[in-house]
Amino acid sequence: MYFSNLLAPTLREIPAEAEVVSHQLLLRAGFIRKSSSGIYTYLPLGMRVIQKIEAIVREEMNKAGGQEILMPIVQAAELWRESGRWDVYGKELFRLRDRHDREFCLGPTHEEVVTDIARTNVYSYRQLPLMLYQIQNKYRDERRPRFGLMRGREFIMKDLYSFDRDEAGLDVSYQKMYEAYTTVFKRCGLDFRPVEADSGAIGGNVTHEFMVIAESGEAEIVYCSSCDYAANVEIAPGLPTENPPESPQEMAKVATPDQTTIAQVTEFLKLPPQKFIKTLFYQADDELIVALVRGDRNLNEIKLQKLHRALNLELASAEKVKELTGSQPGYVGPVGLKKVKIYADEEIRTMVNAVCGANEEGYHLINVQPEKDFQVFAYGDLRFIEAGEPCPRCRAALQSARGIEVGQVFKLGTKYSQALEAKYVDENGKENLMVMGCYGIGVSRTMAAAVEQNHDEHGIIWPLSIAPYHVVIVPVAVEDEVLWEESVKIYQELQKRKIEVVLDDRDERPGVKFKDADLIGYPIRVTVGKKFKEEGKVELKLRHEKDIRFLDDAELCNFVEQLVTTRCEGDWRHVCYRHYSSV
RNA sequence: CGGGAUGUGGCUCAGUUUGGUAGAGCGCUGCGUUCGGGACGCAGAGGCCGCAGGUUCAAAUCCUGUCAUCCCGACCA
Repeated sequence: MYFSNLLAPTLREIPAEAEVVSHQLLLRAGFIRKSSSGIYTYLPLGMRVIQKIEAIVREEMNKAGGQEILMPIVQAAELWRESGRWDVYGKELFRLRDRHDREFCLGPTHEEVVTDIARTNVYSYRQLPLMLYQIQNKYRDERRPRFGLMRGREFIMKDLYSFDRDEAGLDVSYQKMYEAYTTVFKRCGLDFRPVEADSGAIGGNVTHEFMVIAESGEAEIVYCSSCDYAANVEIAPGLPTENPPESPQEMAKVATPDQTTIAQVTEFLKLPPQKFIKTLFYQADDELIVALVRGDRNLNEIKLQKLHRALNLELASAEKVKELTGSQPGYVGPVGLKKVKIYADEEIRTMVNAVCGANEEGYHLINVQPEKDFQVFAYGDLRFIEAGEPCPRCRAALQSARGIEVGQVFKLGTKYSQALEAKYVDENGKENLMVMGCYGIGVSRTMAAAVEQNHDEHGIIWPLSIAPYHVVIVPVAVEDEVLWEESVKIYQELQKRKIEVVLDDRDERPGVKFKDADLIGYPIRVTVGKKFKEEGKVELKLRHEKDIRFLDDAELCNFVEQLVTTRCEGDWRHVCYRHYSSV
């Protein structure tokens, strides 16, 4: 490809709308353009990266036994009503009506459609196990799209669904997918980690998320420094720490005027935050509930939701709190509360002489004893775990990091096969429900994650395996016939060897072309300049390295071919620059 | 959905307080000089100032409404 024919509109300045690096660079380097909020066009360079990622995904899915299909984006409401999700999915679901006023939605995921395919076309155990997948646009009307491709309303996703005859079969399929995902992300050159995670609204119990480690990630994960435990903080279990024993004192009310936060009261009463009971009120479906965690901890709503078995959970309004306690947030506590279920974190159980709000504005209670001064409905693990805490598996200290979720594997079980009656007949002639799993990879998000992880102040640094082109050739002066002819010669030779190459044929000053090359992030740059005239050598520079090397054209082509083949097809473990910085 | 902010040429922004016939830099077109890290000169093209009402002799500027975009929060496979 000659650069002059390529639609790659690079920008010198950072578009005002872009916040995170991947969004800024993908816009500046001419890979994407916004169409409307959270919805993007992939320009030629962006499209090529998408295709590279898709190709890797396809290969690994096929290798694992997946069969590719293509399901509709527009899906009938009827099918969604059958699974029960039409009413529970909420506003995230893009809904529309056709001219006959029939209801449809744009698929945010395809469990319904694929289960419908399975139930109408699979009848016998002889047809199982079955793995079907597609790479398709998905639609979610996010309340707040942001970070460019990382959280869009329209995005590209690979979703695979497995159908097995029983749980044991599902375990096998799940394991295959887990391994395939590991390979996919390794091949994409990403530094990632599979973590144990929450299964959320999609259902099921066992699930892992594949997290690309990046500061800008929306998720927080903890991982063990000595064993291979890693989990999303949403579900990482907190081991209760023992509160130091002391002799219980008599409960008393103290005045704490204008002290409404734990930090303020801590300072005011000269007591550490571990002595406090943090009291939170939640609207759980139709019920108001109370949750208690120690003053130095943060409540994990997902854990509370599970403990109470709530479908919906949100912080109660100040009015509701006042109605129940007669006071307002800042001065509330569990003592004297009637007719509400009080849930408490395990750490509350052993607290002695605790401090909490008095349910009276301007006052707190000290020397409060759980179980004596108030009754807890149920104890459980309700807090967020923090870095430095013991690993739930081996007790070594946990570390924390931020991650971008690029993939997730679920064991669904029979949730959808039951709702939609997807059954098969076994060898005894008996009907059974198919046992399902679902497995997603955010293809467009993976592209953004790769940029988040591989860039510098000049631009993107694509891993070879997913780069839009492998090589850019920069003739220092295109009107210099000697340099031009040499450039074309290398261009043709590389193409002959199946190397994807751009020839920057623009009549621009070299600086402009170097800047664009760095911004776009071609892994390999070949410069044809004065050294060729003097010594017959051309210059090779790898985007992720500082130094340059001079080679004659034959050596250069061999070198490039070698590099591209080994990194894209062979030992792709070395595509991750973070771990393997030298050639 | 709450809070905040912003909409002016392709991009980044000034002009709005104090109403008076629309600006800069970059990019784009042509010519010339340059040519190893975003050159320079000259000459050009390109904008009903988000949209709709209103006030006024006069509105990018003031008022009302509306739409869009971004940020924070809540929410989220």
